[in-house]
Amino acid sequence: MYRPYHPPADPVVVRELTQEQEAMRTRVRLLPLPQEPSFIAGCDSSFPTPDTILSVFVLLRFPSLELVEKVWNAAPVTVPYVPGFLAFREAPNLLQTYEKLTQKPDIIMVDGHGIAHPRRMGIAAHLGVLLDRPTFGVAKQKLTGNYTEPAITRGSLTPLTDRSGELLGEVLRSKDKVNPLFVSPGHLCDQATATRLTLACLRGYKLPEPTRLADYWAEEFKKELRK
DNA sequence: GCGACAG
DNA sequence: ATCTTGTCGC
Repeated sequence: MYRPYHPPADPVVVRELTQEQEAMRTRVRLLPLPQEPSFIAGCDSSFPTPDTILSVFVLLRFPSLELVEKVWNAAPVTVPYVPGFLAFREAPNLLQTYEKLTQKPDIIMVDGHGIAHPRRMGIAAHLGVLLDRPTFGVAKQKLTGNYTEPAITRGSLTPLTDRSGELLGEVLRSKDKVNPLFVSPGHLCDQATATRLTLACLRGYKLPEPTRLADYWAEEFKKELRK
């Protein structure tokens, strides 16, 4: 497994963004959803060129998971990727994309972490606060925290915790013998809800349908854009 | 000082 | 994230 090299980030900028995250952090609320969702959304971003970001939102009926709407938006990239600050790079375009949905979801599944973040402000929490809507994160890789590998069978779970033992999220084996996913609440959502909905969105693939379809359409729209 | 590091 | 062929294993 190769480790990515992260170019040194401007310390002044990092300090400013950190303060902004700390301020947003006070607005995060972890609560169970008031009622079962009728619609759930998935979102994802890709980069057709190094300086162009293309985001996608898909809307699915719940619990049937039937795709009812898909929208996209492309914009210039203005911020580099810095671990821990992903939201500042992708959230602006995700917001513009979200506004194109003619029908809004009851909750949004985001590709990335929720509170499983050094300052509890992963992109799912960040987006939730900006939209003031329920969100949770499903990530393919760990950003922070400790965990033990969940059993190899589908549905197995282990806790993701920080040094003090605080629960940051859950590590979920979404399919037999594949690397587990990292599920954590974002905003107006709690761990139980995030995990329950992720499980309810599995259809035989590693990725739950909202993010899997968002991934798929991001790829399709990208091909369309390159023409 | 040495690792770790979402997408 | 992105570039990129074949190949190992269920």
